[in-house]
This record gives sequence, C-alpha cells and structure tokens, in this order.
Amino acid sequence: MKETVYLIDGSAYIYRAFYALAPLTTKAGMPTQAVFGFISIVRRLLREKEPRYLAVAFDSRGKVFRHDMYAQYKANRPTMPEDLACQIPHIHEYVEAENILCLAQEGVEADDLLASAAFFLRQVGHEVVIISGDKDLLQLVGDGLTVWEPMKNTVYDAQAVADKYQAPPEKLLDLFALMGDSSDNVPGVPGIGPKTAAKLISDYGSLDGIYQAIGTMKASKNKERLAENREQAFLSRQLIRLKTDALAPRDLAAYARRDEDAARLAALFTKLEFYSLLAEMPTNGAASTAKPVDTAKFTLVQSEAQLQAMVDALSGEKAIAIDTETDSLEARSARLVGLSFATEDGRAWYLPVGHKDENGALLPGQIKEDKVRQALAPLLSSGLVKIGHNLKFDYTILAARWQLPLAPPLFDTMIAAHLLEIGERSLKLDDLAEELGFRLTSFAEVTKDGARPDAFAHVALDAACDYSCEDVFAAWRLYLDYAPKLAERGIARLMDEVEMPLVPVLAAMEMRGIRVDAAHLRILAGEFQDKMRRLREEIYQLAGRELNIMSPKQLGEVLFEELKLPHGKKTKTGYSTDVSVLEKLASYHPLPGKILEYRTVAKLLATYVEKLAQLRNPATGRVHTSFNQAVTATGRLSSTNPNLQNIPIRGEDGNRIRRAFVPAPGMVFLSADYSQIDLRVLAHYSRDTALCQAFVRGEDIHSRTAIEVFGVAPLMVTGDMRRVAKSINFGIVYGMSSFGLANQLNIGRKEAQKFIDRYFQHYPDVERFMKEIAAQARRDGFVTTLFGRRRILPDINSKNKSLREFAERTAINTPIQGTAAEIIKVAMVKAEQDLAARRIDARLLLQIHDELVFELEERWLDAAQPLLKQVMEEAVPLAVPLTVNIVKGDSLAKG
DNA sequence: GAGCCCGCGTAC
DNA sequence: GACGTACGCGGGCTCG
Repeated sequence: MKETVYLIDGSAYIYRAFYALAPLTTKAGMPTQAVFGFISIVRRLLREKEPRYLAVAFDSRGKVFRHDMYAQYKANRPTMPEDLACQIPHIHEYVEAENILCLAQEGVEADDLLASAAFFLRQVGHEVVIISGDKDLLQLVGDGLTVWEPMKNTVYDAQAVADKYQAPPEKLLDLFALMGDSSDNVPGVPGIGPKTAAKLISDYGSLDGIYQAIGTMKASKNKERLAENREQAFLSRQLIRLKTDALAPRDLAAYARRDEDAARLAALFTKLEFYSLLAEMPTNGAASTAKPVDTAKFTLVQSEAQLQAMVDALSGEKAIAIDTETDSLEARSARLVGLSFATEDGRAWYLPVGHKDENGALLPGQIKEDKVRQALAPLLSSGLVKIGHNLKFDYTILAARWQLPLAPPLFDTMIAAHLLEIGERSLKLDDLAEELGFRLTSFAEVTKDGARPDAFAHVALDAACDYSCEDVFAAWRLYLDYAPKLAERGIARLMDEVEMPLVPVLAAMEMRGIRVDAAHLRILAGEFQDKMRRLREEIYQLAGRELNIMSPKQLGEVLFEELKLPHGKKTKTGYSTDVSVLEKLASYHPLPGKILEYRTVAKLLATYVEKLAQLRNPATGRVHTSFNQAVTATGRLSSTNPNLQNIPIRGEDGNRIRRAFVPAPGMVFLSADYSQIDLRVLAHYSRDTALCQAFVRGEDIHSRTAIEVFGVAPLMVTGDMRRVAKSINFGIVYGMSSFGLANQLNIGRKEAQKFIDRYFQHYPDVERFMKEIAAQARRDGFVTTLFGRRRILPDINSKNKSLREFAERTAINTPIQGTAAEIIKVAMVKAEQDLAARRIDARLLLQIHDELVFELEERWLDAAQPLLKQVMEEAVPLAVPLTVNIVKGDSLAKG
C-alpha cells in the first residue's frame, strides 16, 4: 500500500520563526516566538493535510561532518542567540507531546536526515512530501517526492523546480555548486550567479561536463572564473550534497501519526501562554461552532442513467445551486473538471468530466462531453433560478467552452452578501458558510496541494464529489439566508433586475476583451524609455548626485535637505513630494519640474505600456479585464488585471496610450458617455430649482455656475471662471470644504468660502439636501441609493471630528455616486437586450463609470447610435433629463 | 525573500 | 485634518 509521508525541516522553521516573527514573550519575559512559529507550521500541516505518516528533523548541535571537509562551513553564522537557544527545549517538548517522530543525529544536519528518510521511504515505494523553505532540499525532488513550502504555499515538483532554476532537480547540485550559497558560506565560483550557472549547466550538462570542456571554451571572464575556482566548485558540490545514509527509521510504521498527549499539550500551551492554541483544543471547547456538512445525500454521477436521474430531479425544482470545478482560476482559459448541483432538500450531485490520472489521461467513469452537454442544455437554459457563488466565473466556463450559457434568473450569493454587507472576514464561500455555521473542506485540504492550480483535476472522484457538493450545498444555504434578507431590505429588485442581469453582460465583456496594438505599444515603450534616460541624466546633474527618483524618501533628502528648498506638507513618513508640492517648487528650481516629468513617464510606461503588452493575448491581440461587481462601497464596478477604468486621458502621452486601443479590423468603436451624470443625480435628489432648470434648459452647467458664483453676464464668463466653477461643482459632489476648494484652486480659504457661499445662495436646495442627508445618516447610521443599496457609516456619530466629517462627506457622495452607478448598470443590461432583439451586432467592451464603449462594424453605426442614446438616456427616469454624447472612433483616443 | 503598507498617480 | 470611489506601481519596511 502506497502512503504519503510528510517530513518537516524543523530547524529551518525554528530559525525562520525566530527572525521573522515579531518578538513574542510570556508575561514574565520568556521569549516564545520561535516555539509559536514552529507550532504554527506543524499544526497547519496536521490541519490541512491530515497526514497519516510524518516526522520532524532537527540539526545536531555543534560540529557536523561538513566542517571536516571545509572548516569555513557556515562560518558566517553567528552562534545561536540566547533568546532562541532557550526556546529549543520547548520545541522538543511540543514534538513529544504531539507524539511526532523526531529525527536527530550527532554530527548530521536536518537536511541529511530528511534526505535519508526520504531515500528509504522512496525505495519501498512511498510518496514523500518535505516541508521546507530551504532550496538545498530541492535537489531531492523527483518521482514521488515533492517539497512543500507552506509559508509561500508553493509545491515544488520537478516542473516547478525547473521553472524556478532553469534546470531539472537532478542538476541542482551542480548548479548550486557553481552559484555557491552565501548563507551557508559555501563558496561556489565567485562571479557566477543563477543565470550564468543555469546557462553553463544547460550547455555542458554538468559540473564535470563544464570542466571537461573548459579547454575548448573561448576566452571569457566566466572561463577565467571557472578555471581559477575549480577546486572550490567541486568542494562546494560535496558540501551541498545531502547524505542518504543517516540514521532514520526504514520502516513506515515508525512514521505513523499517533494520538497527541492532550494534557501535556494543554500544560505546555498554558506555560507558554499560547491561549489561542489552547482555545483550539477540543477539550477546551471548540474554537468554532461550525460543523461539517453531512455528505450522506451527495451522489457521484458516473453513468448516463444517473445523469438522467439527476437532471430529472433538478428539473422539478424552482431553484438549483450550481458550482463548477476547474483546473484554473483564470475563467477564460480554465478547463472544466466537474460540475455540481444541489437542491433545497440538501441533495447534491457531482458530475466529473475532466478528472485525470498522473499522466494526464482522462480517468474512466466520466461521461462523455457530448452526452453531458445534451443532458444539461435543457436544464441550464430553462427558467429555474440558478444559484451560485461568483456566478460570472461559472457562467464564463460554461458559456465559453461548453456552449452552455446559464439562462436567467440567476442568484449570485457573493453579490448578495456584498449587497447585504455580510462577510466579516471576506466574501469567500467558505467564510460566508462558516458565518452560517458550516465548516467546509478547504481547497488545500482536498487537493493536499494548494499551489498547483490544476490540482483539482487530480483529486480522486469521491473526494472531489464530497468537496464540490459541500460547496454547492453551501451556496444553497446562503441563498436561503440571503434572499429573504434582500427582500426585507427592499433591494430584491436591485438584485434581480440590476445586478443579476448584469452578470452575463460582464462575462461577455470580459470574454470579448479589447484589441491593443502591440507595435504601437513597442514604439511608445522605446520613446518613453529614451525620455526617462534623458530626464534621469538631467536630474542627476541638477541634484548634484545620483538618487532613486522613484523614492519619495531620497527625493525629500535631495530637495529639502541638500538643496534646502522650502518644504510644504509632510506625510507620516517624511516630506511630501507629490505633484502639488513639486509644482510650487518648480518656480524656485528646475529640478522639481524634471522630477514631475520623469514620474509621469515612468508611471505611464510601467502601469500602462508595459502592463498592456504583457497582458495582451498574442493569439488574439486582445486584453481581457475582470469587472468586479462586489468590491466597491458605492455600487460602482471595478476593473482589474488590467484596470481598464483608469487609462490615461489627459496630456498628449495619455492620449497616445489611448491610441493603442483599437477596434478589430473592419470595425469601429462607439463611445457613449453620460454628460454630468453626478450633478444630474444631485439635481434629482435635491430638486433644486436652479440646478434642475439648468439641466432642463440644456445649459453648460459649469458656465451656469460661473455666472452665478461670479455674478457676471453669460457672455462675460472667462475660461478661468469656468474652471473655478467646474472645481466647485466637482467639490460639491464630494462634500468638499472651503479648505479643500482653496487647496484645489490655490486660492485663499476666505475666497474659497466666498465661492461656496455664492454657490449655495444660488442653489439653496443643494445645501438643504446635503444637510438632510447628513442628518439622515446620523439618525439611521447609513445612507441609501436610488435603488436601495445601503452603505453603513460607522463613524457618522464619532467623537473624532475628522472621522465624523469623513463619514459626512461619504454620506453626501454615496447616494450620488451609487445612483449614477445603478443608472449605467441598468443601461448596460438594456443596451445588450435591445441590441440583441434588434439584431444589431454592437458589442459592449468597456464600462468606465459614466461611459460605455462598444465595438461594431461600420454598417451598424446608424442603427446603433440612436438606439444606444435612447436606451442610456431613458434607463432610469429622473427629475432632470439625462444626456448622452456618442462618438465614433478608431481608437480610444479623444479628440 | 515575499507580503504589505505607503506615497503617489491614473481614471471617473 | 481638510474631496468621494476605485487599482496598481515602485520603494522600503516588516514579517513569515
């Protein structure tokens, strides 16, 4: 019987915990952080992997056999600090109480014990997982042996080692011999680093190969280095090579996990004051009341008859929960591994479709894709409610690769939790389920291999069934809890008519992606790099020395200490060097201006040019963002990977980046943006006569504000007046104070206050609205949007003035921003519906808060343009008209 | 040595 | 301290 044995590199984790963790002591001052760190690692292993066989290895004290080979071995290591040494006995006491096999031998290091144990166990056919963060152990990786680094949650198999070092595990010994290891004082060949070493090993096969071929190498610095350090290289290899004949038990039984000595553990934890660990102990009351899920009603579907029975059972329901298991978290490239379904009564089914053996061949007992699709299509396209957690993911998997789009109605429990502001810890299914009292098996537990993304394809069918059914069962439970709560709060319509219909729209937008011109990006990259080089030289000249321009800290030293320029505001960590400060300094000295220029270019290059080139799919030329519906506090969407909602627009270079976004050949972009949607929502809420009238009359709102604030005739409004008025209008939406406006406009506070007074004089109901909404927030503790989304404001009655004022500004801004977000969401759903109904092939690609970008063939322009304008303007009727500007473009550039 | 916070800057 | 909502970069400190 093949078993998996877990071998822990004890000494390594003791050191790491000691140096890494914040100092921890008992009340009496006894240091304990190394013990705590070590115990954490062991308990994580016990919890996540539930090992049946394990051992922990420790270094011997004092000299080891390597010192006889090389007196300088580890000579750079200081002796163990007293604060650590005094913790060692407690660690051994813990291992004994936990009843884990302890490997130790005089004159031998932990690595050698691990290697030896692994060697014996592998000989008789068992699997070995070594828990360590030490790279030297990676030389052992191979068939049946992996290294798990729990801190990084990384599993090293042969492939992962090859990826990291550009060399297979069996070559690592030679590779490290060349590189040396400064932490162990292993010399290697000085001047040869990881890159060169990997190249040499791949060119010549091995250390011996390199030195056999050294005569024929052409003259180079590396050749000299190799020739001069031949002995050192071979000595290094000897030092790094691990023993395989150290004293470790050869029979599996010795490694078996035995019951812990609970009383002794409790005594130890008490002595060390580890109360959190004490609380986790079963005898001391469970840490969580959450209970595991009953798996009795879970069915593994392996025959067509079972599949049909499942479909029949599900078809009779009003709502079903769905979950997909895949080999990747990247929905667009993920392959389906299995599907699970659940019904209200707690029954659940797991339908494996893509489980594989070690060689990557499909496991038997899985129904063919065609049959699965045939059986599921009627179910998934029917009108029953499909419940799921983060349904956009499942939707994408099923629609993109299986042509099985989920028909509405949908119910996404993640979005529901977000709307309900549930999810103390996170919106993850496990965490939400735990809040309802269900403890789910974690992904790491079921895969025993959290780092490999395709791990689920290699999970045994019965384990996968339990895991997946638990998840889908949990989604059902969340639905049962959340759906009535949404109704109680009056946001069932927001959920059902706005957020849920948006899910397939966002999935489609993500799948479509947007084309970016790689050649254009390359040109920009080249130019920006040149510009940075030039600026960098000038900056060093002006500063009188070299510095890291991207470091605000170093910048502060140069500007304010060396050049003694007047410093403005300070940040928590030093002088502020932000744009407003540097702009003011620019009149004293040429340096600040250059720094600003450098920063702008560096930002554009790293954040946009390089990032887009990197994320562009070379096969299609398109980048695919993720739109997240459950992130923001106001109900806006957010965009990540890349963020396509903050592509530069100001400045010539910004526009040049926008030019990299192009439609597919033969197509054009259509960009439709709401004009002043925030201020129109404000007009709607406040019903302010002057503000509403301005919009009804179709006036330029900034000019109108300028007329009123400056008290001039319409024809007398200058560009500067309009700019000031525009700032006031924006400021109002954000709940700005006179101080903020003064800062923004670089004017005095009194003057700013005068503007604000004039503003409220003309728009008195805006002021009334702001006061009312703040009062309402104080009374209720929350504010709401037009569709009823709620935002709780915990600090609204705080005694801390700045917290309270912040909450007040949020109270003003959230209904405005949130309502605008709802309007455009409604418009997105309607736009997709109406375009489809009218058979107009215009594809929504992006949403940028008040703007929608479509891609379409030119011939559709005439039909699409008026339709979209109408849909967007009429999406939600307000007390003032909504106006949409639509422009055609052959890139995202404006103007 | 990775993860995280900070300062900064981009969008609406 | 002082203008709302996001995301993400590089630097640099902290922590695992």
